[in-house]
Amino acid sequence: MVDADIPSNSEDKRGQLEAVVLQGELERLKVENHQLRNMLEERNRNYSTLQMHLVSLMQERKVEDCNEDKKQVEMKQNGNGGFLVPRQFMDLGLATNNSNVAADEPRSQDQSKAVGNNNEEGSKDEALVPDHDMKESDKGNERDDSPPNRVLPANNSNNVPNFSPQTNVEQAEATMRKARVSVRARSEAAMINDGCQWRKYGQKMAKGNPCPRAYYRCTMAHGCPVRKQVQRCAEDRSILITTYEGNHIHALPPAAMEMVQTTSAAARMLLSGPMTSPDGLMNPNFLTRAILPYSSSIATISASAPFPTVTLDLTEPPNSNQFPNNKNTNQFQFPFAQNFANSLLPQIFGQTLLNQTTFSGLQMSQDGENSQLGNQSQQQLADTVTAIASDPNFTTALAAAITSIIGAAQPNNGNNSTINNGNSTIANNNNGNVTSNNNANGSNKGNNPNSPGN
DNA sequence: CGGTTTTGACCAGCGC
DNA sequence: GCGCTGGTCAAAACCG
Repeated sequence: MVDADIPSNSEDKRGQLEAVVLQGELERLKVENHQLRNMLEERNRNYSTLQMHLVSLMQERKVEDCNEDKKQVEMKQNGNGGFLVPRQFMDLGLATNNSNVAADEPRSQDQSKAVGNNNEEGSKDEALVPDHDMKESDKGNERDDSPPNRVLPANNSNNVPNFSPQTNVEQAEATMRKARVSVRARSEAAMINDGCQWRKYGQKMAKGNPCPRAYYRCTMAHGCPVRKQVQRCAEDRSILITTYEGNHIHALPPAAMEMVQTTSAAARMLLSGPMTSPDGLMNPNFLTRAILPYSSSIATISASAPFPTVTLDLTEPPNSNQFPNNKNTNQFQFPFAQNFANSLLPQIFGQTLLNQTTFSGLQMSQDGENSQLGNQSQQQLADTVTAIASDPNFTTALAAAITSIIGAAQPNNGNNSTINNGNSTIANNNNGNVTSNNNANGSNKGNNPNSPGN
C-alpha cells in the first residue's frame, strides 16, 4: 500500500491524518458509548419505576376485583346478569407476575398474603405451594392449573350459594386458563432452547401433519404444570411450532425469562381484549400503535380455536411485516414487538410515569446516524409519540392500558368486541395507521393460527 | 441407578 | 352409540 514514490514527509502526513481520523472515530465511539450507557441507565430507572407502579396498580385492581366479582354474583342471583365471563387472565409465564394469577392458584390460605407482594415475594409465595397440593389438584382435574377448589374471593365465599351460574363462570375461567401461546420459529433442532428443562411424555401423529407432535412437561420444579407441544410445520419443516400452556411455579433462568415474558404479554394481550378507559378515550389500538415501530414479528390471536391461542411468528425477518395487509380474517392480528414485554413497555411506561413527553426510543432512533429504523419507521414513531404526547388524558389512558394488560378483571362495556362473543381485527391501513374492526358475527372457520399457511 | 425417551393403551371431547 | 382425534398415562427401553 505504501507508494515508494511518495516522499517521506508525505507519508508522515498521511500517518498523522490517519491518526486524526482514528482519534475522531475513537471520540465518536466514546460519545456513542456514553449515550448508550445513559440510555441503559434510564431504561433501568424506568423499569424500576414501572415495577413499583405495577405493584400499586395490582393492589388497587385486587380490591376492585373483589368488589366486581361480588357485584356480578349478585346480579346473577337476581336473574338479570346474563352470562358473564370475568376476564381472568392466564399468565403463561411466571405466575408471579400477576396478582390475578395469585388469586387463581390453589392456595386460598395465602390469597390474602398475595395482595401487596412484589414480584419476588410473590415468586416465593408461589414456590411454597406444597407438592402434594399440586398432585391433588392434578388428580382432581385433567389440568394442573385448574384447581377444583377455585372459588370467588374469600369475602364472597360464605354468602354465595354454589349455584350453576357460578359453575358457568368457573367453566369459562377454566377455558380462559387454557389459553396458549404458540411460537413459530425456524430451527433445525428438535426443540427450541427456551431455557427451561423439559421432559417428553408423549408423542402423537397429528392429523394433517406428517410430522409427529411431541408433548413435553416442565421439569424445573416438581409439580410445575407448564406443558408444551412441539411440532414441525407441515408445509415448511424448517419451522418449529412450540405451543406453551400453563404457569411456571418456580423461578426461571434468564434465558427462559425473555420467552416467558414475551409469551405472557402476548397472552395478556389476547385475553384482555379491546381496552376501554373509564373516560372513553382509550383506543383499542393504542398500545399497538405504541409498539408498532418496533415490530419485528407477527402475533396472531385466535379466539376461535378450542383454546384461545396467540401465535408469535418469529420466522419473518425483522420489520419485514410491519404492515401486513388485513386479509379479511376474523382474527385479531397485529404486529407484535418481540421484546415488547421486557424492554419496550418499561421504556414507554417509565417515561410516562416520569411525566415526560419524549421516548427514549425516539431519542435513540434519532441519535444514531446508522439508525436501524428507516425514515418511514421514524415518521411512524414520531407520529405515535406526537399522538400520545398531545393527548391530555394520556396518563389516564395509560393507566387503563396497564391495568388491562396486567390482567384487570374489567367487565366489557357492552359492545360485541370481546374475545368470547365477537372477533376483533386490528390491522394497518394503507397509511400505516392502525385500524380496528369489530366483527360481531364473524365465522372463524379456517382461521386457526396453528393450521399451516397462517 | 435415576432420569429420560419411546410407544401402545387409555380416556375425554366432539361431530355425525 | 360410534368413530375420530387430541392429550395423557405408564411400562419398558434407553442412556449417562
